[in-house]
Amino acid sequence: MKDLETAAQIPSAEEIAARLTEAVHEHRLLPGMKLSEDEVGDIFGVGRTVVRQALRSLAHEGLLSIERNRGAFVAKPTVKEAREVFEARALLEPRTARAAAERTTPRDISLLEKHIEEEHVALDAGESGRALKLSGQFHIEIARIADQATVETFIRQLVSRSSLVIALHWRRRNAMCESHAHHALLDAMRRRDGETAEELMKGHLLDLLSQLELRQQPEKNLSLRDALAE
Amino acid sequence: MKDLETAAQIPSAEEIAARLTEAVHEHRLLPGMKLSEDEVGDIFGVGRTVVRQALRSLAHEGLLSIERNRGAFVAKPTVKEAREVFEARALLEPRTARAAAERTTPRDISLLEKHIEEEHVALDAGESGRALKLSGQFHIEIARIADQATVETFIRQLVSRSSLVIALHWRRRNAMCESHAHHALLDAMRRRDGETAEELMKGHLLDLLSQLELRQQPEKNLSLRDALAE
DNA sequence: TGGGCGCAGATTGTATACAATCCTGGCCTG
DNA sequence: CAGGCCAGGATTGTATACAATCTGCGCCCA
Repeated sequence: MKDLETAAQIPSAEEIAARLTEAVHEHRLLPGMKLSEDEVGDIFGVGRTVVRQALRSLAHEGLLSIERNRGAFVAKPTVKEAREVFEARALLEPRTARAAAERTTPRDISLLEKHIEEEHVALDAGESGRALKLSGQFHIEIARIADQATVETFIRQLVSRSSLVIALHWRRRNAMCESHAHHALLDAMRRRDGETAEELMKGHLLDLLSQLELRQQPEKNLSLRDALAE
Repeated sequence: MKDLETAAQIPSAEEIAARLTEAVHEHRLLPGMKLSEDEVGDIFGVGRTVVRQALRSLAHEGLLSIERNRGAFVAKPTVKEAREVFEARALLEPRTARAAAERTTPRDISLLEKHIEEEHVALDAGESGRALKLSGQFHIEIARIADQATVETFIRQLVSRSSLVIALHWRRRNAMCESHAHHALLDAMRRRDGETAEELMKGHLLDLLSQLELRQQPEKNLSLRDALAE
């Protein structure tokens, strides 16, 4: 239970936000968990001022909800919000995948290949959290390849919130289906086949949506400090 | 040059952010203008802490750019960013307009009618800033009618940034074309004709994009206090 | 005269102190 | 024994003080 930054340089608000985001992606931070300012500040070795910047930034992206005089909590998307997130992704990502396929470079392809490879390794090692994070980053990477910075920030937000949705409303435990979808997408991109890439992405998102359970869920709480001790 | 909030209650960070956003929409705050923390704090009668929250929030939406140790400035979207903003809108808004048309209520319609009416009044009165703001709110209203909160926040951001783009890269002075487009859109919504609404919105956004000048522009500076003294 | 150095003023970055609010648990009362 | 009330502790909200950094101006020197 030692602090993470005792030897490292004091991290900036952006770095803290990134670390927290990563923890959400890996399901180490679960919906409903409280992020006390003092606690986060102690963990990262900074004052409350910097922590508050990071927390407010994440709240603005919908990852946290800040309740006045109560503190910051990892957001718990409702069923309606869950639908909306995937509907928004359905609007943004297929076209973006097409654009990415049409302007991809060999360097991008090999990067995506390595990405998928890491995802497989993580899955085989049973690190489902890490696999989930990599799976999300795959989508973000596609937006980057499409060279659409504005859309990329939106997709980044949506992928993060999707992690929360998955944590709350997921049906099965295996994410194998994802791998196939990502492989097929990568193939289309190799052939610079934008049309197919768009269709594959559309289907992939529908697949994800179809695997969501649409009822309210129970909840459980964990230790924040453990979740961040990567 | 008296302060705006001497008698009113002290506004929250959200209210300040909303006021600043409105000023951007009305082109009272122009790209490049500096927003000093002390100055904004004096104007609204709050400390720097609250102002910083508002400024950071707006920076996160792309309306301001915060340069470390230099301060917050109204963002000056580059030509690439300008394109990206309208490309993102082209992905989100047509489908959203379709959804809005298919689920609109008489109450929504009359609200939009009043909106367009106000826009006309503002235009006739020569208040082009106010007309521009109303024109943007029309798009936001459609997202609200579509009952897509997530997409609505994105569109809200994009509309705000569009105001900056228009301030920098606009070709003509008259916004008459907009009125026609909005009227046609409203007609389609009256008939609950989602198909047509989607097409009209697509065309409308292309129209807007086609009226942008795609070179770098000069600049000029004004007084922040005057811009906020509505 | 032009360019570089350096100091003074101003502005932002951060921490901390204090105020406001909320939560918890114990006590009192019906 | 249940329910409500009150006090103490803990946590967040805000302002302010101080440190760090930048900007701009003046001065010096080549």
